[in-house]
Amino acid sequence: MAVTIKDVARLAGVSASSVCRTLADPGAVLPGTREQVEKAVRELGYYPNRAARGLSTGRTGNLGVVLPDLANPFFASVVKAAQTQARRLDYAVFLSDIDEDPAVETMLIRALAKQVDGFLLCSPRSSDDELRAFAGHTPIVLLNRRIGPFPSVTVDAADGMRQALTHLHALGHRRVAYVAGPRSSWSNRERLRGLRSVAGTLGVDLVEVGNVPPTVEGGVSIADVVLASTVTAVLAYNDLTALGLLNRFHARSVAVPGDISVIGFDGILLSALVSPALTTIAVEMDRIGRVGVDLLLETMTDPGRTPIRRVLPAQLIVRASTGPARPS
Amino acid sequence: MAVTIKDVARLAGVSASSVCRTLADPGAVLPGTREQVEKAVRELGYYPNRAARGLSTGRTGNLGVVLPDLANPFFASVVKAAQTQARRLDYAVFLSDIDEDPAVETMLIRALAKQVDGFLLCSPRSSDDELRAFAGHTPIVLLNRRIGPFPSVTVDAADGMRQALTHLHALGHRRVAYVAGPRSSWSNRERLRGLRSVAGTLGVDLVEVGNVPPTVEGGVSIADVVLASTVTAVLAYNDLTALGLLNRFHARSVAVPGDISVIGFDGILLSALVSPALTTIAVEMDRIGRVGVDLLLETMTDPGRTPIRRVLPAQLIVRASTGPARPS
DNA sequence: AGTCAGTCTGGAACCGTTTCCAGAAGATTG
DNA sequence: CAATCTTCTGGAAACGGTTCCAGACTGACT
Repeated sequence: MAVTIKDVARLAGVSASSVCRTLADPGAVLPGTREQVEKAVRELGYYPNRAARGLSTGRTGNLGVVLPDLANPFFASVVKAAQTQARRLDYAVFLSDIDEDPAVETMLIRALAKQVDGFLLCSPRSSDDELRAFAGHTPIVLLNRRIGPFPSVTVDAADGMRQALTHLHALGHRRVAYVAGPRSSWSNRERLRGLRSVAGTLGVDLVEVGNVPPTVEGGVSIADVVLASTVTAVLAYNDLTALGLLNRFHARSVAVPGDISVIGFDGILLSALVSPALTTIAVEMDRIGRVGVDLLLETMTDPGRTPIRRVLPAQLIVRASTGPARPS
Repeated sequence: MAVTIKDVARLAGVSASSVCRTLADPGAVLPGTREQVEKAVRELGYYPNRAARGLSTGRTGNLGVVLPDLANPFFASVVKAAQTQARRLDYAVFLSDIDEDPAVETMLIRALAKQVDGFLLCSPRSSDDELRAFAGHTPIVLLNRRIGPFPSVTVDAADGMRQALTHLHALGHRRVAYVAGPRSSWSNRERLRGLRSVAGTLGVDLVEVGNVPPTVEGGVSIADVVLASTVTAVLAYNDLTALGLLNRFHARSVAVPGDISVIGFDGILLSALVSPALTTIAVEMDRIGRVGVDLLLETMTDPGRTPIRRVLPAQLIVRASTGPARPS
């Protein structure tokens, strides 16, 4: 059925070894044989079986990308960029959406481990120990999480939060809510940590509500709690949650930013399209994916090196969802 | 480094064949050996190498999913559902985003063909002939495209368009624009076809503008052309394009639906969140992905059967972006 | 006790590719 | 012209599994 290297060898009148050599390094073979082989390859439409190649070389040419939720445009953008970069470097991508379930994450990583040369783990929900266990077998790069011995790509959330809270403070806000994302999310802890620190510095009261799922529904479900907390502004774990807040506020005729200001996180396309347009802390989503792949490939070629931990900047984008604090 | 079946065999004091048998069919082996093997598997944390297994069995346990643009929430939802269903049936998913480029599509399919048991092609941009050529090697299921001999999952776009145009007609609209998507898109042709037919029946003037990329930017870029065409309503190829229109209309202070009504297609989450909330022709995105995987697996197990072509319903969701026609 | 069927097992071949090794040419040198 | 060195080639082993085949053992039946 499928055409193999032997078919090519037979048609070209050479051995399989020579076909292999021609493909790997055309210079290592006489011009005559090379032509024969190339002709046969064209005629049969031969494409090497990468799985079989992986068996002998130990390199599969595959990367695994694991993420919590593809329906979140943030992850979609990251994985799109990762995929594109991987293809450019001649790698194929295994995709696993774990639906926010750490157990699924563990299972999938184990099942896929032998089929990939490395993993890109986006916002992994597993424990540090579990991650260390995986890393024993396969190189991994963490996105949106920074722990001990792993290469990682993260965002300077503390600085983003500083920009956001400074912005709110300048507008007169003194009591601000943070809608927390998943408890198992490192980003969530990091954002909260940065926020607490700068809130202390600026003398802003910080009210923490949540945790909620990092989705629109999560935002909708917590909106009334936010309103009940008598704040004049709210920072959401991410844009989706912020959009949920906006939606519920609108339904309850709470004016944004008249009654309450709202800030998101991520800078997904959508945030610019709603109205009021969402003020948000934007990150370079494609760069996260692209740099993640680059880092992973470096880690694969040189596993011994000290892990690189890239921290990308966050940038507050002021739009229409923030305004002066309502006098209390 | 990695633990193989031989390591397990050695530790359990049996042959590799017995380990294999234990894993494939525990009943085919004496309870004693089974215990030994299972103990060894646990102790070593053995996981079979699926690529190697694929070599001997001819089944890889992988599916390939190819799509034009992961940044489009429609495709993200479809592939998420497909991935989930695939995992449930113990398949892993290769993901390829081709960035709307037919050449990339062809290349990727060929490169991946040997590593997957079948392909799910979402809105493939290749020509019919190319698709037929692929199908010779590997089972494929088409999503959002219906041609000759292939199993497919599509949406009843004509009926969706009928609902939408009837809705507009009832509101008094007699001159309506359609913003066309990519020329290579089957869905686009299909939507246009349905629209023309029902426009004829209802006596509605149909103005076709475009083609534009199926993105927000596409919508933004064509908005002024739409306005210049003196229509009272516009149907967009998809929700993203419609959102682009809304955005540009807002920027030019064109009231929606006061001056012009807007209808999208797909029913992505985002369409409900913008304001005015978008009237749209919604399709069951996860069902497309799920049914696609089911169909693909059926095709794989029984390649000879007559291809099933599932057509899923489309449902007009009336929201705030449509209203009575402005008297001309 | 001897035959037979039925279970269970290990060895070997195979999947498609790469890579090592040895050998056969051809080119180069003394 | 023989000896050496290169260059190129085919055969064989290996990668990690699966599966066929034949043999060893068990137990039942005559």
